[in-house]
Amino acid sequence: MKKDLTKIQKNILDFLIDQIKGKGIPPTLAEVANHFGYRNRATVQQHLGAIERKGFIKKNPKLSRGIELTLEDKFFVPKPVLGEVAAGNPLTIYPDAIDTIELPTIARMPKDSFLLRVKGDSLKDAYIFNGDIVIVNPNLEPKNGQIVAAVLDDAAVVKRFYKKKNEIELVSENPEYEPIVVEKKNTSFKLVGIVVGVYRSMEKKKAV
Amino acid sequence: MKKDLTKIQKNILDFLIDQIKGKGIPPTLAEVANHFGYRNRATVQQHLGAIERKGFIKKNPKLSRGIELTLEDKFFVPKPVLGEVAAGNPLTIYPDAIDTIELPTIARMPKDSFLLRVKGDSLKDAYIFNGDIVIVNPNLEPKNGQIVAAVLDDAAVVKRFYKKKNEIELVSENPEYEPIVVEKKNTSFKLVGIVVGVYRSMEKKKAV
DNA sequence: TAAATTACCATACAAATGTATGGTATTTAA
DNA sequence: TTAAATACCATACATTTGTATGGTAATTTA
Repeated sequence: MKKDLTKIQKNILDFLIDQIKGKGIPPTLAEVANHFGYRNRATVQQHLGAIERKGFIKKNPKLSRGIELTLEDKFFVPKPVLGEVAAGNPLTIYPDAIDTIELPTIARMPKDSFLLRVKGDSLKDAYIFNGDIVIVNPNLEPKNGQIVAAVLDDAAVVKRFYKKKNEIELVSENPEYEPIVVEKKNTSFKLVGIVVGVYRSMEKKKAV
Repeated sequence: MKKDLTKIQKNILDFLIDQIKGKGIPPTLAEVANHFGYRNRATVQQHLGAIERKGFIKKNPKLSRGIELTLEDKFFVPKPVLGEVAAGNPLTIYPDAIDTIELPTIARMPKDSFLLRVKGDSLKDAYIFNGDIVIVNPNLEPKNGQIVAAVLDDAAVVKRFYKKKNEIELVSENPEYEPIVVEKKNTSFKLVGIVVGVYRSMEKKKAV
């Protein structure tokens, strides 16, 4: 159903997503035109028409800023995360996050938190499951026993955090997974933030 | 810093929040005026001015729909929890809000929906646990297999819903609990709504 | 090769939008 | 009691906005 977008159309859609997710409100035609250097709103108008015909957005006629994204999960930015950025602090995330969590998409949340969708079952004894969304706050100091998100050797993980003398231990709640031990000076390890909440929407079929 | 809002100002702010969080884009002055029955945008204009002066919103001058919430860098909004609901054995529902929790703004609260705190572990195979907050939407028709909140003999339960010929079956996900079977004409049974989301805060000590 | 799509441009226009200004009546605070 | 804030109204205006229409050139598809 959804035909492919041309490169330019894709760029415009990306800008729409960026504005809607980042700034909170969809842009006007003039704003889009301005951003891409078009002298003219009609050009944008026609691009949006094409993007709508291909099923990626929906326009509310006559309504200013009446652009809606028809993407499945509105909380997430459909961008492949290959070194993209999350809220505030730049955070490089990599695609092949193994057993633990996948970061197909990151939502830019207001200010100082962002979301990760959990993939895998390494936290099932902490009641966090495949498909759940964890809310991560990067501005908190982790305490022992808290669940944190971290990047280790180019893979992102969500684990329980324990600080020892010279090392940090990242423990899964699932006994099938071994604890990960990291030396404090290990530079390939970077703490991303603390998981402050878990949210799961039941509206679509549950991923198990 | 932030002075109190008047009742009307509060109503308008609530409407702004509702639109921004719910519909995704802030309303125009005309839309607000229309919603409250004002014949005139200037009235709204002045209310917004007052709300801005009191620090609850920020207006982007000259920009259509240029209303930003300043409180919602907060990312969490306080919501009342209306009662406790048993996942195992039925529990009494309380008339007034028993608590207030900080709900993340990603957790979409459809209009008229409310929160209940789950007690018991009868839904643990559905990944809902003691202490979790469920978001209940009373305006949806339940489909078989969905998780619903219901009142039965003055007690509230959260169970999986199955409609049979003459009866309704409410099933726990925990095999330790027997399914509850209700005849359709049973008047002591009342469906309250459908569970559309689950939220769990990690910030306090975890309830287990 | 012909036809469609894409990617821009320009002009035009009614409706919507934010803002400014001035007015009245009621309620609240000094 | 006087002043300020609140809560509406009305009219006016420059811009902004979405949309319509027509045109040109390049590229893609049939």
